[in-house]
Amino acid sequence: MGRGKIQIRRIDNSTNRQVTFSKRRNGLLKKAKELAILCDAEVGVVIFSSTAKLYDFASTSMRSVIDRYIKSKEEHNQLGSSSSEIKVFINILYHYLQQLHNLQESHRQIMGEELSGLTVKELQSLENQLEISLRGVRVKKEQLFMDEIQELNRKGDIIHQENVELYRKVYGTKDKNGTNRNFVLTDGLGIGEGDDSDVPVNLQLSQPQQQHYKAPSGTTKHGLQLH
Amino acid sequence: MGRGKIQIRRIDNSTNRQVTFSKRRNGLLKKAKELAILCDAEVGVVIFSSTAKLYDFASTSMRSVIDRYIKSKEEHNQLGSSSSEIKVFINILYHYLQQLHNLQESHRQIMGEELSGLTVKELQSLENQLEISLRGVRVKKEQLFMDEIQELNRKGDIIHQENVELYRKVYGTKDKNGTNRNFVLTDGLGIGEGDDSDVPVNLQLSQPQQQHYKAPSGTTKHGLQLH
DNA sequence: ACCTATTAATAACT
DNA sequence: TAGTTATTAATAGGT
Repeated sequence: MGRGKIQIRRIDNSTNRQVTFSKRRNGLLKKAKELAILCDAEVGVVIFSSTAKLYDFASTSMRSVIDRYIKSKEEHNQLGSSSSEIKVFINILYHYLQQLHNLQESHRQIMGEELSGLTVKELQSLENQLEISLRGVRVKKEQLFMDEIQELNRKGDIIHQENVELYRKVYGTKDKNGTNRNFVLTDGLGIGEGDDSDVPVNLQLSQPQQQHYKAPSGTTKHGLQLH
Repeated sequence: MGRGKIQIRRIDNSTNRQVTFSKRRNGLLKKAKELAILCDAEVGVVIFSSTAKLYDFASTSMRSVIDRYIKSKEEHNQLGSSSSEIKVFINILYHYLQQLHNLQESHRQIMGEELSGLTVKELQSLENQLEISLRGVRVKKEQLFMDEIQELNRKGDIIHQENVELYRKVYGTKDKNGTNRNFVLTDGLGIGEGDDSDVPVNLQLSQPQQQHYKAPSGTTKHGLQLH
């Protein structure tokens, strides 16, 4: 993927090797980061240049990756049997506590509870995010409304048809167009049948589950605190 | 570099995410190998899938890479060793994991990423919450703007006063009201001095920190899964 | 560092 | 899970 194809073997020219190292190193780190984000994976990369310089990336922390790697290799995942693995657990716990802490912080910010430490730029960014979210929610909600309306409409049509049949059975086959009867016969539900104007719709929608959007339950402390 | 461009953020569709993971994982490992060969570097890559499966590559051996990494970082962590209370830690960890899980779920919902499972009522509730949040953010932002403007205004007044003094020193004490001078003398900043009309204000505000609102970093699994 | 012709990677589809 | 292909992304060689 360059001006020419190259063989995968040590680049002899030192300058060339250095330049390629720099480029490909960045490429590798970038791709590692992308993989972690795209696929929700935990990724760690360690690179030592030929001059022993260290470059690394870890989607979480290198500590976490290495601990997990070692653990994964040790194969004996018998919880309760291992002896002095407490440190590892403390590290993992600490790691999650930090994530929890971060999440709670941003959650508070989003909920508009903790805005005092933010700059104008950050507030602007938050506002934009909220607007995007709001739009998304509204679109989704309208879609659900439309689905529900269509469904009701469909059912209305069916009932309407049934009524027509019943009417026919009661009053005979004549007077199909019902010009002078006082029989109550709804005409579908009047929605989605040519008249698509924005008439306010007031429907009692079915709610399979009545559970509202639920804010996460508050965090209880277990005697461990961050910072 | 596919049939379409994608944003680098968690792939929602699970199947898609799995496929992409497989492809990109291979790509990453291949590139790691090439870098090591081409540039004579020591490279180690560790990848844990979201299902906690391990994939890795090391140009030499992972042991070597990790040892060298640790040596290079000169890690010194003392976490006073405790007894074999691992189960207690696991319980605590599990507890926090649940909270983290809940928070992440609601966070995704708020960010408009995971709306598919919600009812109309839930969406309505979310929309209301977002509107409240948005209002809060806007109020806070405007307040910051006003503070900044007042501050600039105050500084402007001071400078204005200084200019008056300087003018006096240059041209003498007469003509205090400056009726017929062509000396450029700004009149404060023209804000908050009686004329409070909604004139568009275009100010370069100071930004102590340029960090935008940052979503919490993605969570990786530690081999422990919630339901 | 920057540029761009080419190759390599890969997203969507089968 | 494994191909195919249209596109995008990475990068080799050059300035």
